[in-house]
Amino acid sequence: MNGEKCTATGRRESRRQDRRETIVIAASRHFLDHGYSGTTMSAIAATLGGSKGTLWSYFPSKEELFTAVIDHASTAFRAQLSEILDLSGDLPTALRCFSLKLLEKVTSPDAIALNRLVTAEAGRFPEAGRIFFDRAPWQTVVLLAEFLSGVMERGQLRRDNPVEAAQTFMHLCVSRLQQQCLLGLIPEVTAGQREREVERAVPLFLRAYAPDGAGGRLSG
Amino acid sequence: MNGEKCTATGRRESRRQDRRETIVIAASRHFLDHGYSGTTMSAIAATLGGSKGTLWSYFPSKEELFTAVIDHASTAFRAQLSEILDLSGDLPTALRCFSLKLLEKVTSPDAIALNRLVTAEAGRFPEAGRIFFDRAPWQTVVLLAEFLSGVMERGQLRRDNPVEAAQTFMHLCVSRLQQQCLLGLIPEVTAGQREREVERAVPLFLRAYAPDGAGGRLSG
DNA sequence: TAATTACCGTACCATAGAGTACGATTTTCC
DNA sequence: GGAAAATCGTACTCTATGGTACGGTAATTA
Repeated sequence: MNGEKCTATGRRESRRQDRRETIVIAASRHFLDHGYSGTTMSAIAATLGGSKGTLWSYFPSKEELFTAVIDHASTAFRAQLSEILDLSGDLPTALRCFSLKLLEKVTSPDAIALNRLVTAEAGRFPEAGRIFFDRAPWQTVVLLAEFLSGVMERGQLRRDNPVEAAQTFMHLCVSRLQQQCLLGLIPEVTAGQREREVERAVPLFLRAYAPDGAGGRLSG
Repeated sequence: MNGEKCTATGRRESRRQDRRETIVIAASRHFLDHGYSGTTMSAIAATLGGSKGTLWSYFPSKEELFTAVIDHASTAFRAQLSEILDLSGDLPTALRCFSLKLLEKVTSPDAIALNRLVTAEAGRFPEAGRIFFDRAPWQTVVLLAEFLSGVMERGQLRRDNPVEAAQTFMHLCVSRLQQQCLLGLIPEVTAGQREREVERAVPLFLRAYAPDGAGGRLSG
């Protein structure tokens, strides 16, 4: 059919895919835990149990393995975010629910480590930043923007660019705690901190985007 | 007087201070440009022109030099921010002026590089994150919070925790473009982008913190 | 079953870079 | 002017690590 021999090349090809993913996952752990230069190919090979030759037969260089890891981790991160937006209930409840889940994901140790990793290497690996952004934050923005667009349509929020509104809301929720985590000022975020942050951000957002002429009246 | 021989130890001590600063500045360039592990002590020594022994006589290890660099760069960064808050004019103007200058600083290549550096190494150098935060962002928050506190006092803004309000305002202004820069999605920020961002953030902030019962009436 | 392909183990290479040693030279202090 | 401290230049050690080579072995395919 294609240039390949056949689509069902059998066990060989399938095993190769599995093995590749195993390698990427093991490598992810190392890169997330120790950063780019703190990760050694030898250590990854040791974790895998196999030999170094095998590792190099899958990824001919550390760079390629790294971008594969970013790709994989970003995709995995996005997958977790799919079921985040629950449209039932009223607007403040939906926003609170959404932002709480978002905060959980974003401040998790792995997410922080991924963010650090991508940010740190964005200079050397420009495509890593792009891959991460497209897969993780941007997907979430799009999701939320669609929701907000409908809400604006129904007059529950002032009409405005829904994508910008979505970004604003996300940064309003996330930036403060995320900064603290990224700088290592707090080792781990508690549920209480997250809730407090949500209770600060959601009302602010609702005020800022209240329909014109709504005055101080805000539901929730 | 103290444990030292004298306060005016003369040229020797003064030269030593100068030399130390020269080293830190040269090292800053390297660390900001190439990250922690991408920077080599030998390269710094080469830049300085002197010998490696001299470099080690000032900083006994790469780690110590690194924290000195973070300290110095953060302090320099904060110094630039001192004259940022111009209280003349009405509230929206003051906020616009402030946020525009803040954005300029924060999205400058050096600031982005510093942020990347600190974030990346915050795991290995916990104190680096702390030093940076205390010197740079926090100082700005405190400055702005004092200003906002007065504004709230005069009833121009709704009464609320001024520190949280300051942080909210700063993240509202900065987070979007800063994220783009940190991820390497845009090489350099234009004046137009900054202005657009300010025109988005300031009205949002004013709505969110409008005095109770002020309805849709906002000055500016 | 025979050929191919993947994998293992291990030893190895080349380079880089942090940190040291040391004698010669300059600068500062008294 | 002479002692003391700082600096210089250079050569060196030691370790880490990305990447290679290669012969033997297990799995897959035809």
